[in-house]
Amino acid sequence: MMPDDTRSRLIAATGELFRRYGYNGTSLKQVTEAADAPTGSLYHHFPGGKSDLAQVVLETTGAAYQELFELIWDSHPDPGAAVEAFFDAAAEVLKQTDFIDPCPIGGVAREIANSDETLRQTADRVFDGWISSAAGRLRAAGIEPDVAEEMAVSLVAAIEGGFLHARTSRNGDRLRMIGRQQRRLVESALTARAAGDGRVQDR
Amino acid sequence: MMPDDTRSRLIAATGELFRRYGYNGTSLKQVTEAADAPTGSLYHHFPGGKSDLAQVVLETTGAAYQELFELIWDSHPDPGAAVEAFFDAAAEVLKQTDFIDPCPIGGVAREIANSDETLRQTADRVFDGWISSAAGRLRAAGIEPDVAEEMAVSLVAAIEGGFLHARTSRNGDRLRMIGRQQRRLVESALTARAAGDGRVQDR
DNA sequence: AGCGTACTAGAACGAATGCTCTACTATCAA
DNA sequence: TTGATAGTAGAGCATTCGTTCTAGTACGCT
Repeated sequence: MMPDDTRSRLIAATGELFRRYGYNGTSLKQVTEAADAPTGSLYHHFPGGKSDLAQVVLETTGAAYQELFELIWDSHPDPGAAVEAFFDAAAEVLKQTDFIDPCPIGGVAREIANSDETLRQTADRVFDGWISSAAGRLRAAGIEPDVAEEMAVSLVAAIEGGFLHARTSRNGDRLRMIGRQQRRLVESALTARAAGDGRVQDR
Repeated sequence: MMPDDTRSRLIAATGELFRRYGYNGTSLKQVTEAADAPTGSLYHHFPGGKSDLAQVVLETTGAAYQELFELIWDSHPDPGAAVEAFFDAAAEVLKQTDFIDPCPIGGVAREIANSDETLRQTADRVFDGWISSAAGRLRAAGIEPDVAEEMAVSLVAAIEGGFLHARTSRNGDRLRMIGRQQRRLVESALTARAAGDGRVQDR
């Protein structure tokens, strides 16, 4: 868990608020109140103000999610099952948290992509890390590098798209559906490889 | 094209600003300036203020996209090709517009899902329409209803997720990758049907 | 002890926010 | 002409925004 000093409380509170209201929808007053910290402390720990704080939030939660991905991959020998498990777990979390966004990064990234270049780059780096991680796992499962990369991109996009849909429909079912489709995608690549040693030659 | 009266200019300007800066990132002053309309006119046409205006924007662009979907389906006899074509077209548009969000709905929906219930429901309805439309096309191509529904959800989520990634990375390639994967998904369902059970012969 | 750094504390600032309000103009009907 | 309605016009409202500023406290160093 995260330490309980002021700085960490600010990061945690900001992350949670971003997930509910986004970047522009979250005021620093809300942040300082939720973290029970004065404005002075905020600007001491994050001299760059709001966007500085947001940057750290994105990096922190980005790393946390990466760790979660790895954990789920590790606990499922079958990659298709791992993929579906992740979506199912997310759907469950959504339901239990009254459909608060599970991930501040996607929402914030889409909001600020045209107004805060440094923040945009940070979000980009985080997504890149996720994609590399997923691509590595898919390659390890025996999928060809090019296909694995493409599939990893598809996977991360499906996750973010799924969060959006679960949130707007206030229903986890769509997230589960998307998970099943992504699983199909992974498994069809795996059987293609098993049948033709890398290249698809018959069907 | 849209008529040039004040009300339409307000809708168009708001849509464009939402695509760049999102809901909370767009001020009504920006809107009235971009539309060259006074505040009084805004509140005359949209008595509910900002969220009222946003609602109309979501509905309008939602309908426009639905029409675009249908158009692309119509001009491609092969459903897999239609899917990929849509993603490729989106990637091209993104590039040409300096990676402004092609769709205000996804971004706005994610922003306000926890703060504006009516707006959330509007976005939900729009997505529902898209999904129904896509599911209908997939069923018409011969995919079983349950699978078609699930695939349609996956498709719309992939589109929104793809927009996010293209925007964040300032690169259309990922959107194209996602499109290829979605095409694979559609085609694997079609070949499964052709190879498999009962009603095989209609083509 | 005294000094310096790290951090807390919150009042205050100018700029901006969404929105209300009154005044004015254009158009059509009676 | 008169009156009603639709729409334009923008000054002004209270509130909130992100940020700055000064003052004070806690704590390790020499």
